[in-house]
Amino acid sequence: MNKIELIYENLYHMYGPQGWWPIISNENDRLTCMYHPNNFDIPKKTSQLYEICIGAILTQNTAWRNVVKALINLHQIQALNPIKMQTIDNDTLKQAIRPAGYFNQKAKKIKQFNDFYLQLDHQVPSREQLLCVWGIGPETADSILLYAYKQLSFVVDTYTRRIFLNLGLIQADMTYDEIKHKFEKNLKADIKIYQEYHALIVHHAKLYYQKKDQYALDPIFRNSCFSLKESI
DNA sequence: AACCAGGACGTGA
DNA sequence: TCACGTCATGGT
Repeated sequence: MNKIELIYENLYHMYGPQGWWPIISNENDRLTCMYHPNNFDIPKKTSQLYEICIGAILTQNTAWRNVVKALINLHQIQALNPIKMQTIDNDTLKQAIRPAGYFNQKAKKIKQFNDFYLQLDHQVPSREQLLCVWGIGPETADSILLYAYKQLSFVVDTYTRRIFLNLGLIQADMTYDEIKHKFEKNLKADIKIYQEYHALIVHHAKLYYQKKDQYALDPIFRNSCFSLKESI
């Protein structure tokens, strides 16, 4: 087993399945965003697929709890629907997504993505197509591909950089695509592993990679700092 | 009360 | 290419 796989096994053993991407659901007469660690048949409906896409845009550089507020607002006005989204005016959209921050930019991004989405007509988009949409960068594109369309595309975020730089498995000057390729090269071609790995990275980073002085406390780092780094 | 969140874009060098 | 400023609300 290579180191990338080994770390995945460690994380999975520590935290268990994460059940990304969280989906809006009715929990005892109250709207919330739910993870689904025991159900890999999501998105089940195209409405959920669409919701994941919008959530991926809203969560750009934003805490997920604030995205949930925005998603629920959108749900309340029936706007989590590409046809309705097309007709909704910008001010209403901005007001709904306000809690997620950057509402001027994100409203534009959502509108642009919505045009693209309708034009797709239920086909699976390519990564190149997604990257052509204004407001969709590499991470958002990969999140949409992996979690909405279940395509084998590894997601790299700032947490991934922090953790694996600290573990000595990547270099600071590596590009997004280089890091992405390193993970894809070392992992089994398995959607579940790709989905869980990124989610586990985010969860782990929230515990040990918020501040620099925490990095050394990472149990994976503590266990491996004498073995992993030396054998690169 | 600064600081940062599951980034992306525009600009100037 | 690339480093840097900008976008904005809500937690600690």
